[in-house]
Amino acid sequence: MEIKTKTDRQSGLTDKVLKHFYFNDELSCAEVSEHLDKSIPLVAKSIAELVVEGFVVEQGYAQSSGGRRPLKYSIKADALYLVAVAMDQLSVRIGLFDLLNKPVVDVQSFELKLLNNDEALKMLIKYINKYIAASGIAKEKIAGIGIGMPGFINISEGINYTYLDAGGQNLREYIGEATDLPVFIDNDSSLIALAEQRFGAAKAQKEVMVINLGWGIGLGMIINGKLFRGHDGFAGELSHIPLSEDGALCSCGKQGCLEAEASMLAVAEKAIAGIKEGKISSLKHIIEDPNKLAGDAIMDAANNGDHFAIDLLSDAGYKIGKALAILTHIMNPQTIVLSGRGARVGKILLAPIQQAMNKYCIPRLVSNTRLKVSELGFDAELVGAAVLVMENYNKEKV
Amino acid sequence: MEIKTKTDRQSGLTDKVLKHFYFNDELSCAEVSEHLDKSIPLVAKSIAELVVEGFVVEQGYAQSSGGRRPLKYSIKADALYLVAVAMDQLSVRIGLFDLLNKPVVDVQSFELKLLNNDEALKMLIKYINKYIAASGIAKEKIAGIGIGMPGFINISEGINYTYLDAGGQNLREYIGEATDLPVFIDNDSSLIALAEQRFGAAKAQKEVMVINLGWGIGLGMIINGKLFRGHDGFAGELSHIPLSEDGALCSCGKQGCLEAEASMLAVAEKAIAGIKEGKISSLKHIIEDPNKLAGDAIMDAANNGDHFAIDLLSDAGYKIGKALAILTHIMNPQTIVLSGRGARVGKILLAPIQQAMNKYCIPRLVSNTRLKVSELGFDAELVGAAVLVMENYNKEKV
DNA sequence: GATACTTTTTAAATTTTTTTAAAAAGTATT
DNA sequence: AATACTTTTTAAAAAAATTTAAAAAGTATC
Repeated sequence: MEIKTKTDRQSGLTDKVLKHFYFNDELSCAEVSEHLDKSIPLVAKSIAELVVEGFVVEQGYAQSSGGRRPLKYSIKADALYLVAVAMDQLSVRIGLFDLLNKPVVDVQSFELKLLNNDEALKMLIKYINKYIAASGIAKEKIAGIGIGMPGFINISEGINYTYLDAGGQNLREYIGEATDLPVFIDNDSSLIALAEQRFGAAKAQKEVMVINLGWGIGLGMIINGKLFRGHDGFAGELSHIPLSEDGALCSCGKQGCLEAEASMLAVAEKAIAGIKEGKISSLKHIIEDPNKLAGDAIMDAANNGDHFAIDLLSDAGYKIGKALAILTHIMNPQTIVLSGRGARVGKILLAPIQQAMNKYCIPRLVSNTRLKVSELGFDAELVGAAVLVMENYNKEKV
Repeated sequence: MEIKTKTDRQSGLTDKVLKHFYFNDELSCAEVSEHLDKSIPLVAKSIAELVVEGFVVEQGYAQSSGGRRPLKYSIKADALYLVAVAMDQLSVRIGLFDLLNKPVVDVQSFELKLLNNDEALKMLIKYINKYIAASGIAKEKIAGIGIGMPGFINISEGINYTYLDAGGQNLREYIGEATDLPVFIDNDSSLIALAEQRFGAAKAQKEVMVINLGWGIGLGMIINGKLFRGHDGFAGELSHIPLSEDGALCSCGKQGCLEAEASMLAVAEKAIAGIKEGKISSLKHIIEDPNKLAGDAIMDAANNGDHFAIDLLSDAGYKIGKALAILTHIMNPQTIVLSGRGARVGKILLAPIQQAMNKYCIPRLVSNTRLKVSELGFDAELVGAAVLVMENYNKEKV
């Protein structure tokens, strides 16, 4: 039998109000009531509670719109702190943010190879614990740890099927016990989408597709205003759809995958091959570098006008555009956001992507879909990890 | 300002209970309370009201599962009637169903070409009015008319951008005024999906993709248990995604669309071309027939073992499978249902579709997705249209 | 510059919903 | 066969949420 205690029920709305203040700026009681579709007396009570407990502060009276001036409230930045962890195949970034998503301590980066690395999980936990300890922030003030990571992740089971094996144990709980804080994990691309829909280029929109341009190509989907993960948590596998019959062999074993043709890693490989063939470019030095740095070097070069780099990215963009045409046909999103590591060459990618979409999409569909470059850029995954913590936060249940 | 009247609020739950009985078989008060997550006294009141008003009837006591025997209730079949209209590009079917979705009057078919036919809307209304009048059912007992139709449809605006122009007026309201009944319209493939998720092969499932195999190839999407239509109502345009670089020219102006390669119309054209080239087949006579009949003839022949027909369908199936591989990568559905007119050759299509999905899908994704053939078959769109009426029905607001 | 009409907030009254308690009608077990 | 424990339903009590009314503090307009 399910037992709901008194506080359970009451705190439901208060938590929602708290989160509403986290996701929004200054708000009056009337506005919150309107947004949450709850009566004013009820919302007023919750806000009063939050003010007493120090989560929310009065911000004074705002302009009247024809009546009594509304008393505005906003979230109290230092009421809680959020630990955000953003991983990719090769590295980890850790940050600690306040409730305005401002970094309290500098974000730190560590090398951490996930593939075939039995030590990865142990190292990850060590880095996180060290970082939190060094920050000087008391654990009681930390709402939790949000972690974005690559791989096939089952949220409800708390398992990453691809990386970071915790011996079959619930990965989320495992890290939670090792850090003594509430932990929430999700796929990196999903968190990037969450960030863009909450604080980025697609704020408050309901149907949003976010492309995570990185060493691979990920997709985070927002459907009906919420993260969509599919029946088993594997939705958004855009990078392995069959795009062409031939083409480069992909790490997944198939041919013609988008990832094998247009990811930063694929672009880097093409750059190295091209230079070896004698292409003129400021990129000559990258031959010696490992692929990761090569990717960054290509993006730098392209932003500095290097023709060869721009050509390579345009090529990749066109292929991405073809995939986005398919995605648009199926999902009819309001906005597609180019985000992640590659967002900083978003402007260069935009034109070839749009061109491909124009060619491969039914006119009615392209004309309704807005293509945008992220402003959050490389920070998106960290922001998304912070958002994840806050979305799951429970005031009473600490 | 939004004003909620007393009856508005109270009837909210009662309507939900009524719909729950429509979508389910026999239920006890305790079960409804559980499903709807509302307290038993509240549900009991609603059920009592529905019994008094003749929407629901007691069905006696069921077996006890260890306590007092539950008093079961069920929907009263003749409490209301639903008019369902299923259209495709060339014809209209009209049916009248009771609340058990049993036909009360025979379903009738009419020829009705939608493309470039200014008279289509007028004819449609005439057919509907005639059918209802002939049925002998009083309009007060009819909950409404549900209409499934091809084309780009905006539900909220009530407009079909492709067919049945009502002079820019709200098509839904226009037909409503002309028939003097509540009217609800939706895309044919969406209604087929609705039918499969409510009464068909994917009953009560949350992530379902339904393929509408007909003269074209449509897709109806169920996401999180509800019909998904995309931001502008155009989601599910699977049939025009770029599948191959070359291939037949599609009516949409592009090349390599699934529809131009694998729809029944495309198969029929290939059959005619093949027979002209001298292929041996029981299909020889179809050369003289218009394409629509040819499509039916091919399906009949295939079901009777005709090798040429089976080869043609297998070819089409393989291409459909490739598209479903893409769809599965993006959506990670629990079930894909092959439905619509072509469902009766579903068994023949199943193998090549599965084969293509195995080839083009990441193993983890295919192995989690169940591929099924509809049992509703050609009736799916009619059932979906009836469901649409019931989903929108308001007891008080007639 | 008073009057009429806003919007926001607070307080009181009502309504709605849920919880608790009790009754009815079973099953399982000693 | 009697006792203990179920589940379902009905009735009464308690709690929660909304509506209504009123107060506070504005804007617009004649």
